[in-house]
Amino acid sequence: MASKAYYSIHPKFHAAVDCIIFGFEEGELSLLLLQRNFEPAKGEWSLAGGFVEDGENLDDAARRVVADLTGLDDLYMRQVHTYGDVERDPGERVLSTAYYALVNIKKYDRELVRAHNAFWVRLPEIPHLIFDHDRMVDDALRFMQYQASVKPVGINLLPEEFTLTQLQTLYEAILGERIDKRNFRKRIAGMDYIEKTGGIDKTLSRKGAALYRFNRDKYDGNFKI
Amino acid sequence: MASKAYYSIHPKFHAAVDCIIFGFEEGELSLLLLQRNFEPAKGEWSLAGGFVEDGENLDDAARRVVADLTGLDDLYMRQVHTYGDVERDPGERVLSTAYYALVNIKKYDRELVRAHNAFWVRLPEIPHLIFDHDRMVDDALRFMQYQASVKPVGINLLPEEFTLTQLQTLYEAILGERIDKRNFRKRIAGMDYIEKTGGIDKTLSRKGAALYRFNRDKYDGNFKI
DNA sequence: ATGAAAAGTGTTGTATTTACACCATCAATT
DNA sequence: AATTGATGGTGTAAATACAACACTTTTCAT
Repeated sequence: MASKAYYSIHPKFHAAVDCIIFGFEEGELSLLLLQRNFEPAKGEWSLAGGFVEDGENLDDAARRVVADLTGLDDLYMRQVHTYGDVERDPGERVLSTAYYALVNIKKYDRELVRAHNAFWVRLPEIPHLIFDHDRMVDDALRFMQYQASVKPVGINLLPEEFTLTQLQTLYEAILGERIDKRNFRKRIAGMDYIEKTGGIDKTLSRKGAALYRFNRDKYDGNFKI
Repeated sequence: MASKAYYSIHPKFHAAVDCIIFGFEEGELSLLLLQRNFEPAKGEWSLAGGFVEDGENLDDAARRVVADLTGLDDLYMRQVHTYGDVERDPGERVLSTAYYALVNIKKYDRELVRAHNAFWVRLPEIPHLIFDHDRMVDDALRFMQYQASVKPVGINLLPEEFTLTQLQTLYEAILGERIDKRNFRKRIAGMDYIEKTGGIDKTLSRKGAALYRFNRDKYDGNFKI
């Protein structure tokens, strides 16, 4: 059988990536959503998505979509699932791979976001989204929560140096539940890759809070899952 | 912007599914591999794969690939990851979604398997596979092991009624490690959805071993992750 | 009767996880 | 100078989960 024929008898499809972009602010997670100003589904809310282009692999496509929208490229990004229902996009058949990203909401480019008709929406206030994007968000959130329980997902949402209270607030936002302060700090103390910098943050308390940083070199040793 | 144009300026790609089909026999897991008798990579070993067709969603495509090869359609199957590197298939660009499946090796159709030039290979003896299939197997195995630690993956590899020794042997094969018999049975005893049938199996021991079955109704209540 | 082969059964120690409440610090205010 | 308020920081005890470990029971075949 000739090589060309082997491929050509099969159909081709558009390939998309849809990105569940989480940001963190004031103790709450937000999701970056776009109000579409183009068809199909003009006027409705959707995730940040885009088509995979020639010469670009899936992960790169996802990074490009997030970078185009936020100006950020130093982010934690992970593939969640690929959605392939025949009717999922009513326009044409599109297979879409979902990625979730965690971005530092302090660093993103507000102008870029505005120019794309995009908005940060707090998790509890997320509207209905087009196509199967609601399900994508559900899946991504569950996946991220699982990952956060097993590795230090989300530290890039914090400033370079952060207090333990900030870290705890972040984890409470990600996991969607309160955590006991003493137990949390005990657990962190056992992670040698989260280390005291010696600095003190006085912006939030009179007493001042010790600053910590994430040490990637120490972490990469302890690889888990 | 016209709807047609919105899609048509973007490229299309072949979409494939590759299936990591695990079978279980004599206390060991095997993987169903094909020796390709067609180009590209004729003569080399590969996973069972196929192209997604029009009108067929991803999960269905994976089920079809496994059914075509084994004759089995009652199986546990789960999407693992989508591989999208530009050069992953040297022939043309193909995005491939990996699924893993667990099949009852007692039930599969040997003729179908033989007709496809396919072979069961024990896990430790897996040869080098084409493209990125080695990585797919690694990922699928890790994923399956994680899942097996948290839900009753693989019970469909056993007969309808099974002994606890059979179940333990299965889990040892999946997890790749020995399990203490007493601890294992304690854990199973805590799962109300694995219930004694009252039957006794005498084929393997003089004393006879109690038979159990998986109760799906009871399980679907205890949904976890 | 006895030997072989698999089934079945409890306890103890260790590690992990959870629950829980008070004192320390320091700037701003009085 | 004393008080207040807001946040940072700390330890212990109970409960639970997990890991290690060895012997007895049954019954068929000899």
